[in-house]
Amino acid sequence: MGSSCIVKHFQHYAPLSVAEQELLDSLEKSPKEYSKSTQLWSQGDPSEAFYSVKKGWAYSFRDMEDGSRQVLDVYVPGDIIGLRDFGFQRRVTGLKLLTNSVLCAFPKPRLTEVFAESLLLCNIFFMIASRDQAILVERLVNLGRRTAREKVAHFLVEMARRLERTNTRVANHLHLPLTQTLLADALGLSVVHVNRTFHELKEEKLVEAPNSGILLLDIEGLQKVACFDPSYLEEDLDGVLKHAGT
Amino acid sequence: MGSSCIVKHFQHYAPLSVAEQELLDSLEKSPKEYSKSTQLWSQGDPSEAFYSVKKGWAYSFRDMEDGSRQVLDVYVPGDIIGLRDFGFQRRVTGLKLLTNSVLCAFPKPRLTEVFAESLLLCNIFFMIASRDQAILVERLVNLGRRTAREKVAHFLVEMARRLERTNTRVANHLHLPLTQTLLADALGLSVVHVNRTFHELKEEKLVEAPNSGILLLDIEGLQKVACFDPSYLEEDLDGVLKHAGT
DNA sequence: TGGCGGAGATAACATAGGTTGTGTTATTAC
DNA sequence: GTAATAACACAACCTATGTTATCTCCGCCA
Repeated sequence: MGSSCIVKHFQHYAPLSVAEQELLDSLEKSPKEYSKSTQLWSQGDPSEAFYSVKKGWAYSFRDMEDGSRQVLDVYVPGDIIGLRDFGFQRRVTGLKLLTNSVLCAFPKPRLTEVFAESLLLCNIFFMIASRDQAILVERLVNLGRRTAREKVAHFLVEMARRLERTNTRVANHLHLPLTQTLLADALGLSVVHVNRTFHELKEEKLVEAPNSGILLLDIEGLQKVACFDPSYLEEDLDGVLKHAGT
Repeated sequence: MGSSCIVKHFQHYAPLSVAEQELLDSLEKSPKEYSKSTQLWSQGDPSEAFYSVKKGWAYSFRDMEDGSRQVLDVYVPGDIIGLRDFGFQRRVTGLKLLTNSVLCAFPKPRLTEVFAESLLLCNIFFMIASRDQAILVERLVNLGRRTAREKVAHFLVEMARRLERTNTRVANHLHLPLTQTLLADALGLSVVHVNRTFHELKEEKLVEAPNSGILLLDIEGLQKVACFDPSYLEEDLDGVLKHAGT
C-alpha cells in the first residue's frame, strides 16, 4: 500500500486522506499479469469492469468493416481504462495490450460505491473523465486539421508528456514501445506514409528507430514541429476542490 | 417546472424523485436568450460555468494557427455544454451559437453540490460524460477511417438520431440549421469538397439544400451510406442504477 | 536450423481531396 | 436601395497521401 499506481496518480491532483487512500487501494486488490498482444475485450462485449494500469501499455481501437482499424487512445501506467464505457452495456471500443502488463480490474458498480463514499474521489474521477475527453478532442484536431508530419510529432510528444505524470522525470531521450503500424492506425494514415514521415524525422535527428519501438531524441524539437500546446494535459482540481470537502 | 429540457433529458435515463427534479430545475433558474453567431467563449478563457441548452443549436470548435478551424461537437436542446472543461481552469475549446438560442448557465461548483446531494444525478452526469466521449470516439473514427461521402452521411445521421432524444419523433424528413462550412470544419474536409460530396448526395435524393440549412430527405438511406451503427448513442443506466439507490 | 510472421524500408503508380479563382444568390446593414 | 457579407456552386489544376508490391531483417519456435 502507498506505492499504488492509482494512488500516486490521484495524489497528483489532491492530497488524499488515509481513508481515501484505502478506498483507492481496494480498487487495486487484484493485480494480474497479462502478456503482450492479449486482447482484453472487443467492441460489443459486455462492459463489466474498469481496469487500472499498474504496469505496461495498452490501446483502445475500433475495427472497421473494410479491415482497417482506428486506434483511439493509448494507455500508460496510472491510467484508468474503460471509463468510456460507464454508460453503456457493451464496450464501445476494443482493447489490446501493447506490452506485457499488470492490470487491476474492478467491477463497474464499485465505481458508484466509491462515488458514494468519497465526494473528493468522485470529483477526481469526473475530472479524469474530462481529461480523457480533452485528449480525444486533441486527437480529433490532429486528425482533422494537421499534416502527417504534424500528426506524428504531436502524437509522440503527447505520449512523452503523459509519461511525465508517473515517471518522476523523463529525459530528453525517451523510448516508446510503439510500432509504425500503431501510429498509422492512431493517426488515420497508411503505414507506408508513416514510414515516409518517420524517415524525414529521423533525418532531422528528432527520432530514431532502434531494434524495437521508437526512440524520441529531441522532444522539444518535436514539440516545435507539432505546434504542441500542452495545456490540455494540465488539469486543475482547485476550482472544484474548494467546494468538495472531504 | 416539469417541462424543463434538462429534466426531460435526464428522465430519459431514469425516473427522478421530486427532490431530484427540483434540484435539476435549480440548474435552469436563469434562462437567457442569445442571438445567432454569438460566441460564448474562446479557447483559453476561464471556465466558470456549464450551460444547458433549452432552445437552439451551438457548436464547440478550435481555431488553428493557420486560420483553419476544427469543429468538435454540435449541441442541440437538452444537451449540456462545457462538461469537457470540468477539470480545467480554462476552456479547451471555443463555443459559438448556430441559431438564436436559450441557454441556462450554472456555475461549476454547483455541479459538485449536485453530486453531493444526489447520487443518482451524479451517476447520470457521469453517464452523460461517457456518452460525450463515445460521440467523440465516433467522430474520430469518422475522421480517421472514412471517405468524404461516408463522413458527411455519418455526421448527418448522428445529428438526426440525437434529435430524436428530445423531439418526440423525427419524421423521415428533417431540417438541420447547418452550413456546408460547418460540415467541412467538423469533418476535416475543405468546403469545396463538402460541396462536391453534397452534390452527389442531392442527386441520390438523400438530402436537399433549401434556402438555408440542410434538409435530410432519406435518413435510412444516409444511414446505409455511412454504415451507421447507432449503438454509441444508446446508453443504459440500469447496470449502474442497480447500485445507486436514490 | 530452418522456416515463418511481424516490423520496417523503398519504389512506382494512383487518387481522393485540397487550392485557387470566379460567379451567383440571398441576407443583412446602413 | 445599394453596399457588404455569407453561403453556395462549379471548374481547372495540384499534391499529400493511399495502394500495391518487393525486399530485408529479426525474433521465435518446432
